[in-house]
Amino acid sequence: MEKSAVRIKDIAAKANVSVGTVDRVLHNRGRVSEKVRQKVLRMMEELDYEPNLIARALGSNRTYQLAVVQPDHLIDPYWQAPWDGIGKAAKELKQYGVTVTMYPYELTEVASFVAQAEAATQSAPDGILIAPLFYRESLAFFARWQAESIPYVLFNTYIAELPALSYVGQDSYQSGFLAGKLVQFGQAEPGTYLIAHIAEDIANSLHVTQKERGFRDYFAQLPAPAPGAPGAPANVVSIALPDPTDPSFARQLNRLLDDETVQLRGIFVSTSKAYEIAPYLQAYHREDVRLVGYDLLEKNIHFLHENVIDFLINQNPHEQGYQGVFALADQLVFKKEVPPLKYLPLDIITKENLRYYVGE
Amino acid sequence: MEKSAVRIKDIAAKANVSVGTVDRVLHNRGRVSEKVRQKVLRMMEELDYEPNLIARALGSNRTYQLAVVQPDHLIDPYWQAPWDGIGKAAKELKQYGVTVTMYPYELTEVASFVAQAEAATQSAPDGILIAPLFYRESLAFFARWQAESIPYVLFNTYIAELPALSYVGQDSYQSGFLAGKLVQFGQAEPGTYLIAHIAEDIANSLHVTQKERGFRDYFAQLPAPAPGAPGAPANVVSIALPDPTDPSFARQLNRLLDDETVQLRGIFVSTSKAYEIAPYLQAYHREDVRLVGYDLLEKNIHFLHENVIDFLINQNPHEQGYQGVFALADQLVFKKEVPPLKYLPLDIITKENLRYYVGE
DNA sequence: AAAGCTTGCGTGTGCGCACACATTATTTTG
DNA sequence: CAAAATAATGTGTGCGCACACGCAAGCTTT
Repeated sequence: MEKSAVRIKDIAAKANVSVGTVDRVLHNRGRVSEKVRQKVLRMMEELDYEPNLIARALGSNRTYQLAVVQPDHLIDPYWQAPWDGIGKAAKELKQYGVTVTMYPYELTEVASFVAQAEAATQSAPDGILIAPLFYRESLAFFARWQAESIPYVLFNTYIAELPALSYVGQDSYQSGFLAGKLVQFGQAEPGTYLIAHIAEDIANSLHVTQKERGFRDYFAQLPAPAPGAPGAPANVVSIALPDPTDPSFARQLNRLLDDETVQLRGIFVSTSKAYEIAPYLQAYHREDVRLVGYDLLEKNIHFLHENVIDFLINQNPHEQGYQGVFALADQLVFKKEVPPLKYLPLDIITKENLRYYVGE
Repeated sequence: MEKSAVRIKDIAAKANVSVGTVDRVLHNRGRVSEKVRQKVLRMMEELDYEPNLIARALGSNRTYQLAVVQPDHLIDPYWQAPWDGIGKAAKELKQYGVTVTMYPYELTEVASFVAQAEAATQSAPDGILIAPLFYRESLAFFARWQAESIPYVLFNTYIAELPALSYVGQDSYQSGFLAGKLVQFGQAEPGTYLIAHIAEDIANSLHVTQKERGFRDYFAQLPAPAPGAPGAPANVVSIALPDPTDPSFARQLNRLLDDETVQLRGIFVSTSKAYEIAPYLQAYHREDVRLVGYDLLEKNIHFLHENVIDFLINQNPHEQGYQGVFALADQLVFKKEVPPLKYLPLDIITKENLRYYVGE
């Protein structure tokens, strides 16, 4: 393949300067005459120099503090997976002098979010990874970090207003689109398809509305039924349900399932809480209603095995955490280019392929 | 989190010996009295020493030669992806002194396989990654490598006879099982489901028969139709087709599609060549026949977009190559434990989530 | 014009480890 | 019992790089 890698020393020799000078142009530390600078750069080109990252990490005692702001994994089980992914990345990057500090906030408390984001900012980290569940409150922090030129990476929720270093997560729109396919595929008869939002502040949560748009667009683009064939086009309705402990949650669901005028074909739950809907379908013996949701939570998996949930879309939370941290490390430690958008795959999970996705 | 990492030097100090002695017990180079040895080991325990791999890679000039034996990527497009994955791994590991040499063989030529495996062996590598498509011929090589204690990793095709360091790839049985689900899901009416093997030497290719077993078992475990409900249980038939250039390929397919006594519901192609079947379905306008196959080849993707192929199962060839190389590196370079079985997920691909899987 | 700056370079040390080599203790041998 | 052999341990160098420092020459100051 290649000859033994070229070193700073080789460039120095070729350019008739010392290694110190090469180092200076390499890191733009100034104190080099333009003439020499150009010469060194030319030599680096010619020899196709690539710094030895191993040696670099060893030689520099530079350390990087990363702050992670995400919901507490002890409160909501979904957040265990990104937490683990972040931990894994932290372990691998420890040798490169990277330290990761967590700032967990309470999923539903704006104040907690603000407090932890503030704490993270105060710690003056070299980079920030954040799951910005609260749209409005996030923007102010983005602005501050931008002003202080602290690179920050978004995950789980995409906010495009201020340009972050990178976003790691799913394409919410396409994710809803896919959900449409999964809920409708193979069902020839016309009928109603439901998209259910559970305990979501829709107005302050962009990606949920994107999922709904995708879902609706899937049905909109379906070919019209053949002329003469039975059936009107599919009917899509959306419903915003409260927290499942709220009595109106059960009331609304029961009313829906009791209503014999709607031909319910499928339900798409826009969050990881499909397991809250599943018991109702089971109670009503509605095996004919397709149920699609998100994420491989234990309770979801249970209903997947019971054939109540038909498909789960895996949001790859583990990867989101892992790659989120690595995006920062790539930027800071390895000086690599970081793509501004890293869409994780929309894994389709059924009972049959589940086992290869859990516990990665 | 943790204090600054402990170094050899720290252990040496704590045990009242020199770093050289610690180094000797660390690498089992002998020349250390048992008493001191135990003491040093105890100190390492106490301080929870973990070697700094960065420094290790730098300090030792040790290099590792890896040999990869896989089908030529220029002949069959499927093999491009593992090739790329291997290349990516090679690039990342280069700094750790790992060099990867490819020994491509001709997919269908046993002699070529043997010749390249022989060449790889002759090069006396430190580790071998191999896609052992030819069952019988592989065994002899495994035995030799075992005798010479060269660690070898299998990918793509699992052979359990001799214990390799690791296998990276899919669970073929479950993969067939999943294919059954995909081909049947949502189809209430009874009928015939076909599993098609294209140009495969089934007798000498274990994983194809495993796929078929899984496929058949899926239908066997389906709940029997409700009493009084219409329909006999699904009928599964298998067919071994020759190379598509062979005139009998077209003849057999045409006969099958012309036969009006079979209610064909779906076809599962056990290899990546679903695109060879798709044109026939298209010509016969059999949109009702579900088609499921493997891998994101350009031609398959084409028919996925045309709605002729309904699902593709992604074998993750890129990951197979990447992780295969890393399994060897983990063993040799990083002295990590390597799991003997690394099942890659069975990704379900549709038109809607395709884009996030191509070009990873 | 002497004392400061600034610029443009070279030198030296250390990061944690591997490994060759030097040195000192302990046996073995003639 | 001294000499030789061997076992046990210590020392030193280099891997490629970052970074602090040193040093000379030209340039301002007052």
